[in-house]
Amino acid sequence: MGRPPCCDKIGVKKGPWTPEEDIILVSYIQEHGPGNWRAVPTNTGLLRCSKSCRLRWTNYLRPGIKRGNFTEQEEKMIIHLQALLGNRWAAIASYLPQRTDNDIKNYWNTHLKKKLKKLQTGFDGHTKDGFSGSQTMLKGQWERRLQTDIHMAKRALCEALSLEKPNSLCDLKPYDSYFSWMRPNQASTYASSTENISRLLEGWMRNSSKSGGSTPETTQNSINMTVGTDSTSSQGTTSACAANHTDDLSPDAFESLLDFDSSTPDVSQSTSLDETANFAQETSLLQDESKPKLEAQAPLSMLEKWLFDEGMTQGQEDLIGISLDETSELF
DNA sequence: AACAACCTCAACCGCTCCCCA
DNA sequence: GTGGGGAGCGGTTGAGGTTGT
Repeated sequence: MGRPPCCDKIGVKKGPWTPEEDIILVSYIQEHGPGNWRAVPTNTGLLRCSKSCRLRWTNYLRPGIKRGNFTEQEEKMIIHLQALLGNRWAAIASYLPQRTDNDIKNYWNTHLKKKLKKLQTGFDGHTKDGFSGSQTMLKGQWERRLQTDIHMAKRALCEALSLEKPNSLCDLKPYDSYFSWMRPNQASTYASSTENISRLLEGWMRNSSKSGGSTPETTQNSINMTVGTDSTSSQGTTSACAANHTDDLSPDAFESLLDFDSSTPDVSQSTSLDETANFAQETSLLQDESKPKLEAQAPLSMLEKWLFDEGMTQGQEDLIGISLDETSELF
């Protein structure tokens, strides 16, 4: 068909986004909401193609994004979902609301793939009866693990879908929070966005002080939030990056990690964060955008239906104990 | 200290999907 | 029913950072 590119190559800027561009984009989306990306470069004057604007927003500026190290639980979750869904990063990302598909994809490619490969080499030399290729685990073990994986996913889904029946057959504790985003009464991810924006602000402040006020050309984590807001200097009192707080989470703490109600411990800690919170809350975009796909996903997909049906028919089985232990072995 | 090798991740590219006229 | 255009997705790239020699 020979479809023309979404933007002509001439005059379109590429490469890292500058803080100034971020500000322009955020301000625009704050005002108009996400969507209609085609119009964004035209209306903002940004020399970026619409795609680039969308990506910058969804992968970096969008509210509710958690950055920094993945927790062990998140790793496990990704591994399970990857086993079930394949490289459908967007689908996987929908189960980890605070992570972007790009982030998950990168993490898979750079960390988890290696980790699993290393793990698998431990089983080398035992492949038999056609159980071949890169899957060098003992067949029985592999099958058992796969079964466990599927079962865990079923259970998690089952739990998520039977929220109105708290004492129903699905009461697998560690996964209570995994699907908490599906709950109709979940809090908005609004607050998480505050972290995100404040983090940008913090980066901006740090770089400003470091460089004596000169604007770094391509500081990814920097943004001057004075645009479009009643600006108040933060006096550099921002606490440590919110994302970093997740690094030392205990497994128990993870339960609250995905619980949006409690995911913003830092928000009230400083003036600047309050400011950014206000900045965020003054807009409606976050409610609109925070997780539109999640809303759309509420109806069961084929896979989820299948998992749900299976889970229901099987009821509580004996794999529960094994499941967690087995997955723990991976690490 | 200098250089090379390796790693990470933001951003780009190209394709498919989906909606609408 | 069909084609065009926008949005979304997954794979890939490359600049910048880190680690090893």
